[in-house]
Amino acid sequence: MKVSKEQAAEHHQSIIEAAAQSFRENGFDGVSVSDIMRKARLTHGAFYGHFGSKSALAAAACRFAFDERLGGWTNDVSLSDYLDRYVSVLHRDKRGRGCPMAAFASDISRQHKTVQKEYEAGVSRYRERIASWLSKTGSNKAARDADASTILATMVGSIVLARSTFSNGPLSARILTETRSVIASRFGV
Amino acid sequence: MKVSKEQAAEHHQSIIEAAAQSFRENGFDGVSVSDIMRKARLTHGAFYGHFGSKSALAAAACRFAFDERLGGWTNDVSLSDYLDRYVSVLHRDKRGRGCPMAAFASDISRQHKTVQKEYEAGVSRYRERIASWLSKTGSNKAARDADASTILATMVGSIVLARSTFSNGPLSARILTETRSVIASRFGV
DNA sequence: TGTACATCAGTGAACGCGCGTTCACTGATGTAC
DNA sequence: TGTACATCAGTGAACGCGCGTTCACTGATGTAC
Repeated sequence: MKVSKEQAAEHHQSIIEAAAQSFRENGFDGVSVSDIMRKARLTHGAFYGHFGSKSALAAAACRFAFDERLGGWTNDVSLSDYLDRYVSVLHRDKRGRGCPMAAFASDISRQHKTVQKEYEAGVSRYRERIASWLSKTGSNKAARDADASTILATMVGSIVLARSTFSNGPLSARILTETRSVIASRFGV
Repeated sequence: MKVSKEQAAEHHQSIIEAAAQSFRENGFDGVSVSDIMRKARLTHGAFYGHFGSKSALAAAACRFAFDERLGGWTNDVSLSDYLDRYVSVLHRDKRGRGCPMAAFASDISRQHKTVQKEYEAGVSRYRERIASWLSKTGSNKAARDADASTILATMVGSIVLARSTFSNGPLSARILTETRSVIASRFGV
């Protein structure tokens, strides 16, 4: 049955949000179109009225996840505070709403080019965001850029490793606390 | 047709090696049992004579990949040399023979518990290996352990990000060179 | 050492299943008069 | 403002396909005599 344009637009957004969460939790191939549509409280047949393919949704969901995460990093949150939030047990356990860089880490290179492009754009934005915070320190641009790449790699790596050693609780939590404190002591943030 | 015990043992090993490479290249769910058996030059029907399930093979392949990588890190290779090899374009492009931590990063948490256990054991071994190299510096054990976790996270994160920004060649290579140089300047290795 | 036969590694057809995608249909929306 | 009808978002059955797994069969191996 037809539905108002406003309703349809809401449904479209619901599909993207359901996908952004489920894909991060279970991977692109670990969630079916039917799963996503059920989560958005629609039937699977309606899907192709909203997106041309599952890949097209994956690209939209990837972009949405980056926007959501980077949008949540407002200007009043210092790099140090953001790192406290990022390199944490809470973030490790909130995969579905967590960082897409970590959630899609090894999955992304098998996805359609359009999904990869969204991911790349997100990585760049993250990197620039960190570099811009570092510019408040006095060091030269090249050194700041290099630090930004390294801090970014460390953030992503720490969450990835903490998640994959999850069933060994002590090791998993230890990777996070150790990593956070070393970033503080070696990089001053 | 039956085959000698030696032949069968060789086949068993071929299956593990084919799986270790293909799984790292295309992910656990991106490779079928038939794909692996074809690569090992057998037919898919023979598979269940060698392994109880695809998961059982995944666990064996994961263990093999870690053994291979850590075995390749002989005692005459310094941590600094190992980092040169690890944080490199060559490693980024050799997924099939590269580090399983990076290759399975986001996949592993969706795998069977037995596969996860092998991964966790591998992460621990890597961490200890790095900590043992750092013990040649004078610092105390807690500081060394923390540095080891952080260096490990940075290594894995740099390869993961470099691989997922692959189609943006300059950014991808830049992440690697910047990360490698910052580890040298901030950690002295 | 030579023969007879039980063993069992490997073969390939077949299975049930869930996937991404398509499509004829439904009925509320929203427009033309 | 009220009526008649074209539009089109959503439904649910159906599709072809590849997957993991099973199984009756084959024929070389390797053992018993």
